Amino acid sequence: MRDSEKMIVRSLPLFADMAEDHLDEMLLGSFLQRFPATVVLFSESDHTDFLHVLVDGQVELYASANNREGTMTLIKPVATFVLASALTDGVYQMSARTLESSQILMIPAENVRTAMKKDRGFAQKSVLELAACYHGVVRAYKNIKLRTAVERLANYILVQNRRQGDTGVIKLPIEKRTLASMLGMTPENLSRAFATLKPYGIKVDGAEVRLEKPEDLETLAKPSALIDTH
Amino acid sequence: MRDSEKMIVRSLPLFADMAEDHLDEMLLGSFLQRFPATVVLFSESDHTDFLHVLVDGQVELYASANNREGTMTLIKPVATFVLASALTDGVYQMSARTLESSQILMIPAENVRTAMKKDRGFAQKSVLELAACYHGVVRAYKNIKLRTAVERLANYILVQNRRQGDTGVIKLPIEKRTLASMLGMTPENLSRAFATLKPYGIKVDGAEVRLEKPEDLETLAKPSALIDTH
DNA sequence: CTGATCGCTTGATAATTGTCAAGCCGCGCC
DNA sequence: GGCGCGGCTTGACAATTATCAAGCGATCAG
Repeated sequence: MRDSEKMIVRSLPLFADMAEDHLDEMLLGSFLQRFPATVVLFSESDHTDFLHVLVDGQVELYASANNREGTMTLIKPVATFVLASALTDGVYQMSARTLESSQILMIPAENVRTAMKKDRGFAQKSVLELAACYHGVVRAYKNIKLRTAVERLANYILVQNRRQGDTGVIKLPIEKRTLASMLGMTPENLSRAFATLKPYGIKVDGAEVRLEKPEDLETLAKPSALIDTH
Repeated sequence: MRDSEKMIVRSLPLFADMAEDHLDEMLLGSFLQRFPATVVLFSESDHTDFLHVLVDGQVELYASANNREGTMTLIKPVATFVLASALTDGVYQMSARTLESSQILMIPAENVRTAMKKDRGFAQKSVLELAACYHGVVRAYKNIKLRTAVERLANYILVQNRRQGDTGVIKLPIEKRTLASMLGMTPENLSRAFATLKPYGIKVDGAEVRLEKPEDLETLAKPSALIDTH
């Protein structure tokens, strides 16, 4: 555990208030590792051995049942993932794989639980982090339960447009098949959903999506602050 | 705030470790109220003024978007709800209504946040409670994303059968239309889903569901511990 | 350059799910 | 009892979504 790695951890709100010695103690036995793309980090039924911190790259959390598979969420640096599982000392509940070459700091879950008991500041921040994660899944759940596939795509485009500076031109940050899985549809259906949005001013060229009539798209998307805002 | 009400709160794991004076302080300004059936307690876009404790009755948490509405989860006594929202001091994110006449203890959200800062034991338990809620929504999200409507119903029946003592006869604890909404389908579709399960030994008579070939139903349902176990 | 692979798209078709309309049935009320 | 209401069911149909198959085009190794 180098000092630079400790700095990365410290920069996260979750660990910002943690006492120095508690932080040092927690990081004992932690290690930073680089994984190539498309590597499975853990399976949903595995026991949670580590809290993960994505330092660089991109990670997909997904789930499987029957013979189906679906993306639960995407992790972008710098962020922790599977905190809830690490704290409850159970299984991961979601599987994870790298989407690109990624650097991940792995902190023994037991250390995290110890730190939670010892450190008030960390416990406080954990509460806020978990509440935020909870509301994140609640939003995803609403999204899939109350919207059609085309509406989900339309809202995704609107959110991306805002995030990328309201320029009317966005670059899809992930492959289309991953996007399809995240939006709860097949890749074939995503293609058709894009085609459906053509009359609403959507033009697609590879990973570039052009938004020529944002207002029209909004009438279709009916965006909701309680689903689309973070 | 009577002593009996304090006992109810104390009996919940979430508040079990809380210091006596912190508990008393938190309960200042709390009140127990009885609501008739079908009353909206709050709307998802309302600011979170209270942490709720369902003492008696039954409450539905639901969400709306477009012109659609869907059940998020059902609360049964004795349990708290909207803890995450109370702690983050934002909006409720979900709407709530009583399904039957219900008794609810309402604790000012600000008191809860104060208690969280002051009381280590409460902070610890909050972390565990939030992690459990998080995994609950994750399971619901997997359920709807990876299963068809008929599969969701089949798994619901299997879970209820286990909960009600593996007798092969279950009594639906909620109206069918509420069940339909919880399982993410229309009432019409639920009727048809029950009909589809007939060849798998399911017989429905009002709120009573008979399960004559549990093994056959399992082959269809393909239950998963990571979705169906609590 | 050539061939192979992979992601994406498109078409045809099927399965799933929702909508609208009508009717049934149990229950409470007068 | 008779009536009306609400929840549930059923049928016919439409919309949505998935599946299977084929082909396109970019990329990359030989």
